[in-house]
Formats: sequence, structure tokens, C-alpha cells
Amino acid sequence: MFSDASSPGKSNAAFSAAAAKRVSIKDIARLARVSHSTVSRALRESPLVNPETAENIRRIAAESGFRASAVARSLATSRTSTIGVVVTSIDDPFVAEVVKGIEDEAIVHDYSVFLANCHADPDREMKVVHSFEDRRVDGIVVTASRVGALYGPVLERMRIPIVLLNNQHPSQFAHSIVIDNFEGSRQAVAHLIELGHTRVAYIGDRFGHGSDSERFSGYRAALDAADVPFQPELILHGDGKAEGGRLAMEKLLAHRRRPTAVFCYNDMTAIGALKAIRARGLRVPADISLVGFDDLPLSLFVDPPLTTVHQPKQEMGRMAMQALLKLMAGSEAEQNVRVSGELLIRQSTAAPPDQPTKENQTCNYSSAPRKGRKRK
Amino acid sequence: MFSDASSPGKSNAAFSAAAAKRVSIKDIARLARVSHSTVSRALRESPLVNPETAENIRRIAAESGFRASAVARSLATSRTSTIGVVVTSIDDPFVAEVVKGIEDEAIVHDYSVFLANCHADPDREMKVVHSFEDRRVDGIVVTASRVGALYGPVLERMRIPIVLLNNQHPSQFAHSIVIDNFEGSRQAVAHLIELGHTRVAYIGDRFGHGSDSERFSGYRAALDAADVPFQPELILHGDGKAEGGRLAMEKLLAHRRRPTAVFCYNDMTAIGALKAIRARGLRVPADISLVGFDDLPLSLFVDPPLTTVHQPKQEMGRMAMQALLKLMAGSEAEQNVRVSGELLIRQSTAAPPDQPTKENQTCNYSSAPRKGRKRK
DNA sequence: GATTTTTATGCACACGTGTTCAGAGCCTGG
DNA sequence: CCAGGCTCTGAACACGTGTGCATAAAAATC
Repeated sequence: MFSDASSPGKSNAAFSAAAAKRVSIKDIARLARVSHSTVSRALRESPLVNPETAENIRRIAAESGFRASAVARSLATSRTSTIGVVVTSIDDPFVAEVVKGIEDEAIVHDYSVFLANCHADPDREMKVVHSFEDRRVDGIVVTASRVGALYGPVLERMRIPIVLLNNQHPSQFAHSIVIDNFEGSRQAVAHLIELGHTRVAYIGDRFGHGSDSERFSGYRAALDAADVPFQPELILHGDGKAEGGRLAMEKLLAHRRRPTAVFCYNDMTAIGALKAIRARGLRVPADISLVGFDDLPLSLFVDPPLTTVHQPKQEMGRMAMQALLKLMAGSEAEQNVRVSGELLIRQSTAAPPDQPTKENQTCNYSSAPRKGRKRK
Repeated sequence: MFSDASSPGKSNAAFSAAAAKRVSIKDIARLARVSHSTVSRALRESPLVNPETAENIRRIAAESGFRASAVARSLATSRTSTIGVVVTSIDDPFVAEVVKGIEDEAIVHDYSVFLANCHADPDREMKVVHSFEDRRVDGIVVTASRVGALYGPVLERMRIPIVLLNNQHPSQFAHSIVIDNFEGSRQAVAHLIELGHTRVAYIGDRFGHGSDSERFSGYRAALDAADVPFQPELILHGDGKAEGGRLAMEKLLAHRRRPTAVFCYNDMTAIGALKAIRARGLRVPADISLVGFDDLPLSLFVDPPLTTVHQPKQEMGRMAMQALLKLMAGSEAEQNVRVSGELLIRQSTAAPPDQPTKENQTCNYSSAPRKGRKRK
């Protein structure tokens, strides 16, 4: 289909003929019969250079396709106009949106972004931070990582601003953008209680994560505010992913009196829980209500669409970049910004089954099959 | 909650005291009482330097936390160990996985990756390619974009290798990695025909995209091979996203004799179609079978899990990076690599309803409601 | 017209690293 | 003891750009 026979040869010839070096500022200077200093100034729109000369230089530069080397400029100015973004994994939909926000804001200000996955592996995380250090990035954004003693010495040397986004451990030496975990989950659980639920379970993340305990606090607060007794047997922990949610939900379903509603640490956990519920032949929300957290794009496409706490992920990415820009410019920026989520009520929540109200009459199947189907 | 009062002051003091410049190779040279040349050699493991001296230098460098500046090195060597990745949008799950593969492979070889979204906007695309040019990246990967006359002049100047991944228009001046669209869709449609379907619709991407016409060809080939007559009224075009799939599916459902199976350009299109089918009160796969393309993570979480053509997205990213590595090293690389997909048969496909076979007897609901419910 | 001010330009150096080349010191073989 | 080779090191330059400073030319002021 393609002319594989001739093309490679031709392209190779082109490459080897590429011995002609790139056109530099000195070449432009020679062509314009001025010094390279004048060229430098002309292209940077310095008012020091004669408008006519400048125009002539710019014309010649454009004609010869000259593009100043950012690396030489970085060396001279000791600023790279570059930031590093370290993420756990870019194929996490939460992370992807955050990175989009960061990049969109960065490019507007002529910053380029280095992206690096660390896979939640401390060694790898050290490696990428070192690579950022070597490349002399002007700032760093870290999303959802545990930045402990690890970064300390490196950041000490680098002396560049760093912004943490939904980090697990708030840190004194860095700025941060965090979702209001407490208020978000409080609202989510209050919503369930309003619907009439009194046996509301919580499937958290792994232990020890700051955001998990904050969301748990919100859960407790909503219970307390409504005088709903706290039942420790309804608290389980997953892993922030679907599989963890599924396993935890199976345990909940094995209880003598199973919960009528479950608030999940995040959407993926909720989706896993949904799977477990389905596998038991139960329905959402008719039998069990489900609430997630994050509002991943995915949450709209599962059936039923998930009631969840929206995080303005892209916006948070922009905010992180904006904070970084301020700090890199030497100005102040708020040390810890807390952004509020928004409860989106969709179709995965309804009144509990044993206490029919207007909301769940339309889906009142009394003869639902209870026997579990084998999960494939 | 945080000690906002004291922290900023302290951190500012730290920053202003940062007037002490970074430790450079000369500082190490002074400490080790050698010339900077020797330090350079020692740190780069050159055999030219005395082992004891080298060890001493490395010790001193480590103690003072020295890290050689990649930008200075780049200027000296005219290689940056950096690549640019231009994507339409990083929050596209397909793209995210590809980028993950690229980055994972890059970091192993000590390359850093610049990421830039272009939002399918030619102006923006030009801007990011120029920024890559300015930064003197050693190579470029472009995913799923139309690289036309646009890139020509820029690439002429840059003379660096470029690898296109699932690009719409194959190009002579660049290498490429593409999924085998034809074979993938041929298998998908053959699968439907084997199940007994004869009215198989195709919801494509927008017109003019290479991958769309290739997938359509595969569809045609499968039909022809089985002597199933081609019915032009069953061909529609969406936009590669859920909404386009939904609209196209609605049109299909309005036909006198609606199709019993639909092959969709990609998973998102299929998910949109699924929505439309549900809104009509029909079921998948009992009433209509659905096949997607891509195997997004999402396709496992919708109900029913989607039968789809798997693309080894991450692997393709790795392959792109490997090809780039070869080219950057000056060696040859295959000009156009075609990677094969894999049909994953899940729960969205079954035999057509009017012709019951063993496969669909278990879900043989004869009294399915036909009246449409209002879509929310 | 002479002096001062302004404007425009070039020179020279800096940024931090890699690399060629020359040479100093040492060892070996004769 | 000497020539020649080997090992190691430092001086010097290059990479491409930005910028302080000196200065020439032009303009403004007296």
C-alpha cells in the first residue's frame, strides 16, 4: 500500500544531508549586517532598537525560518518557562482532566509542561523529581501523591515553587489546592438521609489517606446532624478502584441487615459496588442507593447514572497552574486553597425500599429475584 | 486548620535567602581541586579519569547535592533527550493510555516528555509544534491528528524524526503506527453475521477520516464474504463521541425495519447508541446487538459490557516511542507499522431476536415494552 | 557652533556543560 | 640513562542567547 521501497532511502538521504546546522542568531545577524545583540533585542521587541532595523531583522528572521533556541535562552536567563507535572498515572481519568486544566493554562502563558507518571512508586517518584530538577523546571505540580520527607531535601536545593493538588498529606513547605472533602461528603450523606435512609454504609479508600478520613468525617457529621446512630459495622475500606468497591460491597451484602444506601469514597469504588449489587440480583436505586465522589465522565455512562460529588477537576488544574505562575513571578499566593464540590443528584439514589415514598413508586418491583447469579 | 499566619513569612524568607546560586560544576571542581573538565568526565563515567579521583569527585558531588544542568548539557551536545507529544486532548481515554505507554518507555531511556493538547485546532497545533521546535525536542509523536501540509515546512527545518500514531492521513515524510482498522472491523462484523444478523448497521465517524473509511471497508468485506446484501440506508455517521452515536442510533430506530445489530466506529459511539436504544425501551443484546472499537476501560463498566475490538493502546504508545528511539539514534525503523486489534466478545452481542438460537434463549423476553420513555 | 542629551549599536562577558588538544608525569623496554 | 608510549589532567573553545557597558552618531539645547 505504501511505497516502502523508495521512501526510507529518500528520507535517509534527507537526514544525512541535514549536516547543515540550524540557523542561529548569528546567521540572522550576518544577513542583516548587524551584531547578534541587535538581533536578540529586535526579536524580543526591545525599545532600544531602531524600528526600521527591527522590522528588517524580523523580516529576515521570518524568511529564514529562524526560531530562537529556548535552551540557550534558558541557560542565559536561568529560567526555562517549563513546569513539571508528576501524576500517579495519566490514564486515571481524574488525573487526565486535571492535567488538561494545567496544560491549557500553561500554554496561554507560554509555559511547556513535562509530564511524568510515578505509578505511586516512591523510587519512580524520586526519579522523576530528579529529572525535573536536572531540567531546571520553574515549578512543579504534584497530584494526589504522598509528599513526605521524600521531597524535602530535593526541594530545598531546587528552591522552586511547588503546588500540591489533592495531596494526601498537607505539607508546610508547599502550596496546595484541595477539594473540600468534608463538606462534599457531608452533603452527599445528608442527601441520603433526607431520602429516608438510616442504614447508610461508607466504603472508604485505603486507610491512612487524608482525603479518606476527611470524607469519613463528613459522613459522621451528616449522621450526627440528623441523629442517625453511627454503626461501625457499616464502615469498610476498598482501594479507590472498582475491584475494591466490589469486594467491600459483597461484604456489606452479606450482613444480616444490609444497608439501604452506600456512600463511596469515589466513583470507581461506587462502580465496583454497583457490580456487586447487580451480581446479587439487586437493583440500584430500588434496593440500594449509591453515591460516589469525583464525577468522572464515566459516572454518566453507567446505568443508572451515578449520583456523585462533582470535583471541578479541570478548573482545579487551572488553579494549580495559576498559583504556580504567581509564585514563579515572585508574588504571593494563598497557601492552601479549598475548593468546594457540588452534589449532583442523578439516578442512583432514591428512597429506601421498605419505606415507599413518592420518589420510588415508579420503580416499585415487589417480586425482584433475590437469588444470586454467578458473576462472569 | 493550617498555620497560615507563620508559614508564608517563613517560606518567603527562605525564597529570598535563595540568592545563593545553585551549585555548578565549577564549584565541585574547586572543592575537589581539579578542573571542571575532570569533574565533567568523572560524572559521566569517562575512562579517561583516574578511578580514585573520579570516586572522590563523585563523593563530593553527591554530598553537595550537585545535579548537572540538562539545559547546559543540551546546549553543548545539541541533544535534549526530550520528546514532544501532541495530542488532541489528554482527557480522551484513548489518548491517555497511549501517552502512558509513551512516557513509560521514555523514562526508561532517560527521555522526558513534553505534553501538549491541540484540541483539534490547527492554530493551536501549529503553536505547540513551534514550541516543540523552540525547545529543540529530539523527536515528536503525534496522535490521531490530521498532519497535512501544515507540518511540512516546520518539519523540514527541524529535521527530527516524527512518529504518527493512528493518524488520519498517512504521510510520506513520517513514520507511523496504526491499528489494523480493516481487519478489526471485518472480524467484528463477521462475528455479528455468525450470530445470525443480516441487518447490520454501521455508525461511522465524521466523513473524511481515514480510519473511518478503513473500518467501513472492513464492514463491507465481512458482508460480502458472507453474501449479506449491502444496505446503504444502514450507514450513518456520528462524531466519534457519545452524542453523535445517540443521534445516529435514533435515526436507525426510526426505520421501518430497524437493524438487529450495529457496528460502531468506536466505543463512545456505541455507548451513545446504547443510550438511544435504552431510551426506546429496547434491550441490548436481546433486541439489538452492539459492537464498539477501542476497548476503552469504560466499555467494561457499562451495562452490558461492550463487545469491542481491543486496541493495545499502551503498547502502541511504547512502540511509537521505540520507533522514535531508533530513529533518533540514527538507525532505521519500519516506516509504517500496522498493529492488529483483537475482538473481545462480551455481553452486548447475541443472536437476533426473530431467530432464536441457543445463545439468546436465556434472555428471551417476548413481552418487552415498546413504547419510548422520555430520556432525561 | 559647542555642549549636552538621546538614541542606537557593538563589544565582551556570562550562563553551565562537553570535548579537543596539548602537555606533564610516569612507566617500560632497550 | 634515554626514547617512546601511556595515563591523566587542564586550558581553551564551543554551544546560542541575553545584557551591562562603552561609544558613535544623531538630535536637542544653550
